[in-house]
Amino acid sequence: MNGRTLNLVTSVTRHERKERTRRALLDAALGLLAGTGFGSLSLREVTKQAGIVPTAFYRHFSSMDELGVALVNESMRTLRATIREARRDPRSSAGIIGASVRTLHEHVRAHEDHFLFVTRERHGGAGPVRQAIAFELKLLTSELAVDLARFRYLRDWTTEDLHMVADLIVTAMLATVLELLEARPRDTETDERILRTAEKKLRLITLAVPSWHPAT
Amino acid sequence: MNGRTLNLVTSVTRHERKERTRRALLDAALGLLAGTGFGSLSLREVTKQAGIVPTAFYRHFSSMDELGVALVNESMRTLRATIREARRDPRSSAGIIGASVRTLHEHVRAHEDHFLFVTRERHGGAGPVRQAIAFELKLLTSELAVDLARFRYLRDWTTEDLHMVADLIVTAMLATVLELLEARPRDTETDERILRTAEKKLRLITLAVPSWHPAT
DNA sequence: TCCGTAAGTGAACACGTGTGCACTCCACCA
DNA sequence: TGGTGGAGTGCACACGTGTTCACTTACGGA
Repeated sequence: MNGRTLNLVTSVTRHERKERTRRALLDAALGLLAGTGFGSLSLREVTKQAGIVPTAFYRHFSSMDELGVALVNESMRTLRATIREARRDPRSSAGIIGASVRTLHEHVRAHEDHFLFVTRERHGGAGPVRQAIAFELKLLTSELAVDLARFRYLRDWTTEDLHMVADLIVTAMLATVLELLEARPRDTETDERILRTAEKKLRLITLAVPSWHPAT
Repeated sequence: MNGRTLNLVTSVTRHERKERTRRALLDAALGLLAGTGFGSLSLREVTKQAGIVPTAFYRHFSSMDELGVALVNESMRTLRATIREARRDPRSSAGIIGASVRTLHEHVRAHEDHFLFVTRERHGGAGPVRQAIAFELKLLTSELAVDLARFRYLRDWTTEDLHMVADLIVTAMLATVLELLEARPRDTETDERILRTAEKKLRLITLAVPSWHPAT
């Protein structure tokens, strides 16, 4: 091979190696987080789980909080992907609820650790992690509000009211996610029951929309 | 004084002393909990704050978890008191929402630490504390469902649907509590805005009730 | 008055923690 | 081919942790 290709390949390799142990750290933290809150999670534990020595941690993050924020970003990416897929569904507003809930369910089961992390730490600790989550979630609620404005009955609602209902929906759905993650026993039937309830909640909210009077 | 009275008084006093440092421990924990999650809260910190030596802790609780559960019970007592007062309000269903929200607001501001503890630890740690909260909250939701059944339109709903709407309400109100506790800046105007949104959420839910079709 | 009982003390322990420092090693570029 | 920078190591330190044990002290019942 010529120098160019060699450079490229090797450059990728060294970067790749760093990226690999970075991933190992993130995965280790994510794994350990099933057992405790992020606040009581030690740097040494994480590095041990990742297979490196404690001091090597600082080659990737300057503190555990930074690791936490990285985890937030990562988790939010999968949360956004979930919403994007749910929104892309071309069905009528009649079937959109069922489809959305089912999409949510799939994504939750496919990325349990991410969802568990976000929902746990949303109100858990006090550090930068919670702030980051709060910020992202507020952003996400706003996006949902914009989305909602496209529906017929909601077109002439005030933005404040749109935010209100978006917030109600996000809160209800996050509660559903937690129910799914904490469900014991974890069988199909239990999941179905939770999803049915989630659907009902959404249907109840949509039922109210046509009767809503913007005044007051 | 005769022996009887002496016995009683002194007995009370010694009990009282023990109860006093028990309170000091609970208050110390409650105070420190503003800064971190219950999981990362050390026995030594709590005892130092309470003004006793670490080992004396065990005269009152056998572990931090036991202290945590005691805190849950205490907090739940104030939560129940809040609901009891809101329910006792004799107004029509038209004004009941505003009155309930205002009662909630008062109690939240009067017992910030209790509400902060419950809402934070609800999904925070993994220990017996979260389980205790989950249990109490489920109980509370059931009670609300029973209460709801007294309303005209809700009389012939299935219990499952009643639970669903009760759950929706509890979740929305706990979210409101957290908004109040995390509000920056903390002025009357901000509080009013949050309360107005909370009222709207409840009104939206009640609006849906008459159109609800129990089938499916 | 006297004594048991129990709240609170203080020293000690074995361990886990975050971080500093000098180091090896090797992929990479000139 | 030789040299550099950076990922990962190993040792060390100072400190915080939960829990043990023998102890002081004083309240309360006899």
